[in-house]
Amino acid sequence: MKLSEGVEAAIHCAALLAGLAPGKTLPAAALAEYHGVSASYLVKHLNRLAAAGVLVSVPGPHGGYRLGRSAKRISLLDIVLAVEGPEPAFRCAEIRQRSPGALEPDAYQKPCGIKVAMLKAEQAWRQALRAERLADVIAGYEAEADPRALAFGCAFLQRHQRPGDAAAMSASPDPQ
Amino acid sequence: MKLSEGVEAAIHCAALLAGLAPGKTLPAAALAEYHGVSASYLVKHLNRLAAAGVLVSVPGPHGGYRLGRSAKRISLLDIVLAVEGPEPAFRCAEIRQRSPGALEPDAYQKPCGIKVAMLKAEQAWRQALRAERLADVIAGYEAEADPRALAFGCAFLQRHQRPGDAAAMSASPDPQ
DNA sequence: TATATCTTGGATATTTTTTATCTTCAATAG
DNA sequence: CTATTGAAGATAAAAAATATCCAAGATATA
Repeated sequence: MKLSEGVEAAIHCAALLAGLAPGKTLPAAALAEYHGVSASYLVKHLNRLAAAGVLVSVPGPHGGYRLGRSAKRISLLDIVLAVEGPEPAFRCAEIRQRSPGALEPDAYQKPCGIKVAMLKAEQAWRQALRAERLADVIAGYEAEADPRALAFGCAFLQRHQRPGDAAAMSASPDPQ
Repeated sequence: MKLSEGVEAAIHCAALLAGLAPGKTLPAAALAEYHGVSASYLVKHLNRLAAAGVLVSVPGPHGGYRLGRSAKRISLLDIVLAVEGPEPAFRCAEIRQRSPGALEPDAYQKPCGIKVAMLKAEQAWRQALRAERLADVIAGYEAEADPRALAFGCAFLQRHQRPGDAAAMSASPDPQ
């Protein structure tokens, strides 16, 4: 029962990227530096997030990463699933069929009750993650964090942000 | 986001042990054979369950494992926590303090909002697991499973059960 | 004392996670 | 229009965690 460390970094990255001006991007190296994590590892998570549509990656000297849609429409579940993969945490290996008294496979049409119960509980977890939107997390952060930390974040963004792709601005006309 | 493989075996073991007559025990070797898993590895999970009080281990030639309390009072959460440990799946490494612009530690008294949101979702998962009682899972199993599989399970228990410890019978006067 | 069981610790193998290195791509300068 | 540069993307290697197995010790029964 362990979430990979990358999930924490991924969420923090998304939260930071939400502060970018529309269309601008931030390179992976800057994200890694800001969070004090290995850049080569972070890139893997960023790519998965991009593949899932949570982020958009822009190649080239002006490139980097930015959010794929508004922070209001990104849930923590989107991020967790992108990084960890869609498979449920509980994987039923059908050990009920490995018994010495196992029947023919047809006798196990109905799903294993243990699997059903475990997956049902997991749905509750996913539902709760789905309800947590990135925008809300950021709002809470801005309300509670030390003003100096906030200011540093803004300055950092100003310093490292890249123009991104000009065409992208018109394609993502939903700020915040 | 992955539950260790032992969780599935642990739940199946607990479900099988619930079918024992009060006071009787089943050796680890029988549990491993019934589920087609490695005995030496299963023992580690059984011992964790015993340490948590979910199971009781009885040494000696008449020994083996049995439930530590009635199946009604054992939740899937009890089993999952016993096997996986009590730590939450999301472990906040406080990477917000690893930023190049980090402040003194005192500035981070308030908990990280991301951590709070993730732990809140995890509480929903645990709550759902807590609501799933072993007795309910077994009832569902008995209602849906193939009668032949049920019969084999009973016969297997009859064949392999051990007398257990005589003193234990009076100590656990809550059947089912 | 002999046996059947749990208990404990370590050795080994497999998988997953993390880090490092190299290749490809697109924008700009000359 | 080619070369350079700063970035993403892909591949390979190192480290860590997990799963499995094996063997010697402890405990209780007969």
